[in-house]
Amino acid sequence: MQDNLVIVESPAKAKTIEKFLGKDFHVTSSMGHIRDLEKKDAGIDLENNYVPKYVVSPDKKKIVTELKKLAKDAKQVWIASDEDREGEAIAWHLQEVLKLKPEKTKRIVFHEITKDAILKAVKNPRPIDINLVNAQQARRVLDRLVGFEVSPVLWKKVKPSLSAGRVQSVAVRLIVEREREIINFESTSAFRVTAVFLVPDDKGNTVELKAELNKRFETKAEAQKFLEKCQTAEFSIADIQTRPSKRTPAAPFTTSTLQQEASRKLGFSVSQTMSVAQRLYESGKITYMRTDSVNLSDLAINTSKSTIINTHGEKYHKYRQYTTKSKGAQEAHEAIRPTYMDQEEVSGTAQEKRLYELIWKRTIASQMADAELERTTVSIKVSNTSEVFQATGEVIKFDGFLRVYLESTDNEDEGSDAKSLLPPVKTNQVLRANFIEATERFSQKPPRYTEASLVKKLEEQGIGRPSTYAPTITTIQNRGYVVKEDRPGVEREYIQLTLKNGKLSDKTKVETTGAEKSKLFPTDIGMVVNDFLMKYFDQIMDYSFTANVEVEFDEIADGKRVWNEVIDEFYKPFHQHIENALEVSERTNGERVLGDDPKTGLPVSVKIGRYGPLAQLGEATEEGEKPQFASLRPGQILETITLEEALELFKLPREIGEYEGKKVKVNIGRFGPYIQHDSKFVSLEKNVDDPYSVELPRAIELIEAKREKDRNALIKTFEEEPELRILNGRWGPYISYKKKNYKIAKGTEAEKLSLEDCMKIIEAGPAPKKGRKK
DNA sequence: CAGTGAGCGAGCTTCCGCTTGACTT
Repeated sequence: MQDNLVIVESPAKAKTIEKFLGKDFHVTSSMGHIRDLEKKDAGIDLENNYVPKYVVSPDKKKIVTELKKLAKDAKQVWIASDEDREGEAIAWHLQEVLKLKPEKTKRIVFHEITKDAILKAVKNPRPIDINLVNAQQARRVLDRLVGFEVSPVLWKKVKPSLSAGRVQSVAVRLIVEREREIINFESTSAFRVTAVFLVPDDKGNTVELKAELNKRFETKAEAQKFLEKCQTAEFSIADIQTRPSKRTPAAPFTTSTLQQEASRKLGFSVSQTMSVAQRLYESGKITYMRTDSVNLSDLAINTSKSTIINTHGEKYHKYRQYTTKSKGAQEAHEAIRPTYMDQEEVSGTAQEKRLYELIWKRTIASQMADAELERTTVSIKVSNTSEVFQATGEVIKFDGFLRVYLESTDNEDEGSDAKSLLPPVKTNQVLRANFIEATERFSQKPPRYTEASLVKKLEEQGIGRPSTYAPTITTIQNRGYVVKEDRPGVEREYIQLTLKNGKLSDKTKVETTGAEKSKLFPTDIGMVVNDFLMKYFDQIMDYSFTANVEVEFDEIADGKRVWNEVIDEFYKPFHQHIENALEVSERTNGERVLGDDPKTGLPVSVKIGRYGPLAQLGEATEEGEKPQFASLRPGQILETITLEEALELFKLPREIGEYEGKKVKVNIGRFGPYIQHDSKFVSLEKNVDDPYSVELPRAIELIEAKREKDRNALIKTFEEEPELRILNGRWGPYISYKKKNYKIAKGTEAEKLSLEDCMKIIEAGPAPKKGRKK
């Protein structure tokens, strides 16, 4: 048994550090926090100065027992949790729970996992900073008070099991408000004029020079008038301007920027990025993946330097030291970077390789020289008007870091006007226009958030931490406040005027607009909860609430304020708001009355029901009349649905006739439109069949097609056991037996299975039944 | 997998941040 016990937060870190410290040290990990507030009664003594009641978390009991034993046997215990608020609290909890004696306990910290940094830390131990610990206790208690007092108000006034919190509720607010901006957005259009001129190049070939007019026209008439002038105009080069510009590489990755780039470049979800990064970290390939620091260790900077010089040469290298400027950053770690900069690739899954490559490139590029560019702007005069055409071209004089990596942007539309080299032209040169077009362009709605752009926004506001971005986004989706979806666009007509060969033509064209891929949409419940919280808890919903309390937490950490007093100042008025909301607020379900059905005269309304948003036709009366109900379709929301759209919903289910003596019905279910016949369900074909108009012959056709498909899906049956069938499903062959399905191991030839083989598979256990996560 | 929406009431839900598996799809 070694004399020295070192406790860090993560096991992967423990493994690395143990190598640096030699055999007198045993390094182990606490796996993060070991204690938390107890669940019942909020775990806070409200009568007694907000004293927290801590209990060892159930999943940490084993670890704590183990740590206690190790600590008892060691002569010296070194607590090496992170050097930030949470890390200091972990150190303090360890000291308390393990009952460590001060004389044999030392607190050490380091920001990078390098041998020098660790050895230096061991030489400079310090006591636990109780002010920093108290700042964490204030943070923890405040979050518990907000979460556990506001959520029950929602259970009473909106729906059970809902939740509210300092971080999640503001995240939902961002999405709800963006959606309303989009709903209220009024698109305007203007005519953008572009021209393609023909000019000779050095070799005498004719090449194109594309240019855009420096003015847009508001109306078609104005655009037309301009093109008419062009019919007789002469075009010539008025001016050529060249000016140098440069581009600078982006800083190394933090959690948030890694999530954004992996989303833009690799299409990863935020949680996917984190789990792939976790595997890279655990196998020692990258540094820690939950960080808000852009700092690189000297070691990383030096090895990057030699890698760059070896592959690209001296002039591609530039030493850069990055500093973090995001709100609330605590900088306990390095930036996310490869552990070994000379390793350009790693083994692993395709996802691991791609993410690693991204991290490697970003890190290397961050230590490379600026790219030098030259931008040329050519102005083209139109003889009979004052407007001018402009063409811009860009040439890379020195590629610098661009040789390795370029950060992407969230503006996907900008890819179309990529700049390139212009053909050679001279001032006063006369140009021949091949054609000139005036195209109607519409102003763009504000973009919906993606998971990654929401993380970016939260980080900018200092809301949430690297370890919580991914879980927060999962939570607001699990609670049903937000959905991540694709939505088809709608078709829109636009006008295009073309002048070619002296002739003016006028066309109406069609484009698709507003299609969305993997974007975050608020649900009805999300909007109703948001509005409720905004009305009764505006302080919590304020975008600067977190930033405001962070200031107070910092004051606690600096020893200028006492944490319980800070909490008391917050809690007294906050609790009044809770009491007030419970007393004065009405139960809310987002109900909207849309009007009366012109056919029956009955009122039509929409609201959130037990199984989601619904439309209601008529009202329950004392004479026993019952209203008709219909669920809203995906994409429809209470806030924008119209009377006409709601009335459409009551046209289903439709009975369209009989087939083989059984009724045929059409309806829309959870998985889209379907036909019901003889207690069997057949889906209508997407984008082909319309449930409101489909007729019997087509329905029969679909029913027969389904039967044919089912017959083909049958691989094998056994006479002795008619209830057992081997079928071909979406994921390959499987066994169906007494209404349960059983997986067949990969690589098995399903046709050759005997009855005995099948029974063995069945005995081995049913396919895991779909379970509800706790 | 596909419908439903009464009314009563017991017992439960819930936060944010620090960690890793153990799970299912």
